[in-house]
Amino acid sequence: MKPQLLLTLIYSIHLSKERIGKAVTTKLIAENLGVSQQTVSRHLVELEHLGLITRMKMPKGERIHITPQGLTELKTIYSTLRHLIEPLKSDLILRGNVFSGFREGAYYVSQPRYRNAFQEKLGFVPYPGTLNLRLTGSYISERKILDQFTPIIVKGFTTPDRSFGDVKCYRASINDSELCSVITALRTHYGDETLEVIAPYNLRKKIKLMDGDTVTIRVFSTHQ
Amino acid sequence: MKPQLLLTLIYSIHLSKERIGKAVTTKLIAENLGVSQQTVSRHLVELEHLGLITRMKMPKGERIHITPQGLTELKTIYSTLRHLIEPLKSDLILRGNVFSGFREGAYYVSQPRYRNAFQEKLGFVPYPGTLNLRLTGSYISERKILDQFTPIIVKGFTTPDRSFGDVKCYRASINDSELCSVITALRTHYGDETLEVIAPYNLRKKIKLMDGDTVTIRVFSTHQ
DNA sequence: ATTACTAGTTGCCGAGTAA
DNA sequence: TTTACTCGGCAACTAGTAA
Repeated sequence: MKPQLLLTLIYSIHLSKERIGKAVTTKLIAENLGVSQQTVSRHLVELEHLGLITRMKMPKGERIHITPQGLTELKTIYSTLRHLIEPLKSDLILRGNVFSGFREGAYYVSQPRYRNAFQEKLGFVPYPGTLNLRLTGSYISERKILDQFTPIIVKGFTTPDRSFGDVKCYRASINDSELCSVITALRTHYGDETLEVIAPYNLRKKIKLMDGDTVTIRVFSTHQ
Repeated sequence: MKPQLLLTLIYSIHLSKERIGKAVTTKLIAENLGVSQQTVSRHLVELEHLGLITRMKMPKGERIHITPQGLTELKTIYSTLRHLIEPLKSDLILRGNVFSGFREGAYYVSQPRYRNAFQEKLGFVPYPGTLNLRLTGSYISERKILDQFTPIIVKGFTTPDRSFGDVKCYRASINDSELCSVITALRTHYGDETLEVIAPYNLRKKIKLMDGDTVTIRVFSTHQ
C-alpha cells in the first residue's frame, strides 16, 4: 500500500471511531491530514477499491468502516512501531527536593471542573495543593523522558473570569510507597527542573515532608 | 511530516535496532521499503535536516539513531494506531471483602528471588503477606477483564526444593488512596472470585482492615 | 450540502553518475 | 565500496466544477 493511502486510512478510521454514530466528510479528514478534500476523495476511492474500507453514503457525509484486510495492514505497521517504542517499558525514576510554591497549585487543583476530572480520570479527589519538587542533578535531563510517556489528559475549560488549560497526568508513586500523580500544566510557571505532584492526601503531613527533603518519584510505565 | 518520510523513518530505525552494533546502508533500507537507494538517501537527508534522526558515517554504511523529537513523532502515530487496534480501556474497578488465607502468600512473596524481582519491576519490596479479597456480585465476572490488561511479568525460578511460576502483576490502588499491585500466580490456589494484592506496607494495619471489610481495587489502565 | 471528475501543475522518484 | 547530486519523466497533488 502507498504511504499516502496509509495515513488517509488511519485518519479516516480514527475520525470515524471518534464521532460514533456520526458521519465523516472528506473535508473533515482532509483538514486533519493537511491535504485537499480532492485528495482524500481519491484516496477513499482507492482504499475502497483495494478492499481495505467499506463506505456508506449518508445525508451529511459518509460512514467509513475498516475491513479485516484493512485491519491486517494496520496491525503490521503497528507491530513494527511497537517494537521501536516498547523499550521505554521501564518506569521513569526522578528525584528532587521539596520546596514551597506560591499556593497556585491549590488554586488550580481546587477548581471544581479540574477536581471532578481528576476524580473521574485518576480515581481520587486531590488534596487541594500540589507538592513542588526541584529536580536534582541528572534528573533534570531525565525529566524530558516524561514526554515519551502516554499522559492521561484532563481537558481545560473556560470560566467567565479566565481560562484553564489542559493538564497532563502521569500515574506515579512517591518514595515507592504513596500513590500520586505527576501533573504538567501546559502553561508552566516553573522551569523544566521542577515537578508538580498531586495525591489524595496532604503528602507533607502523611509522610512528614518538609522543605528541602529529598523524595523519589516513580512514574509508572504505560507499556510493558 | 510527509508520509513517505514517516515510513523511511520507521524502517531505518527498525533495521538499525535489529542489527545492533552493525551499520545499515541506504541500499538495505531501500530493499526493505521497496524503493530506490536514491530515494532513501534523499529521505535520510531530509529526516536529519528535520532533526528527527542523527547519522554517523561508518566504513560500511552508517549508524542511524532517532532523536527525542523523532520518537515523539512515532509515539503520536503509534498512539493513534493503538486506539484503533486495541480497544480503549479505562481503569478496572473491582470490589471485594477481605478474608484470611493460609499464609501461603507470605511464603511466596518472601522468596528472595520474587522479592528482588518485585523491587526491580514494581519499585517496592512487598510486605511479606498478601491481602486476599473475595470479590462480590458482578465484580466476579468483571475480574475476567483483567486478562485484557497488559501485565508486568515477574519471571519464575527453580530452587533445589521446588519451582516457582511466573507472576503477573498489575499496578493498582486500594480504596483510591493506597498504592498496591494485584498479582496472579499462574498456579492459582483460589478460584476466579478471589484477588491477591501486595503492597509496600501491611495494609491490614495501615488502613485498619479486618476480615469482612469491603475494599475497592482500581487496576490502572495502561493506555490513556 | 456533499463526492469526485477533469485539467493543469507541482514535486517525487529513480537512472545516471560524481565524490 | 558507500552517499548523494542532477535531471527527465511521471505520479500525485490542487483548483475548478459537475453531479
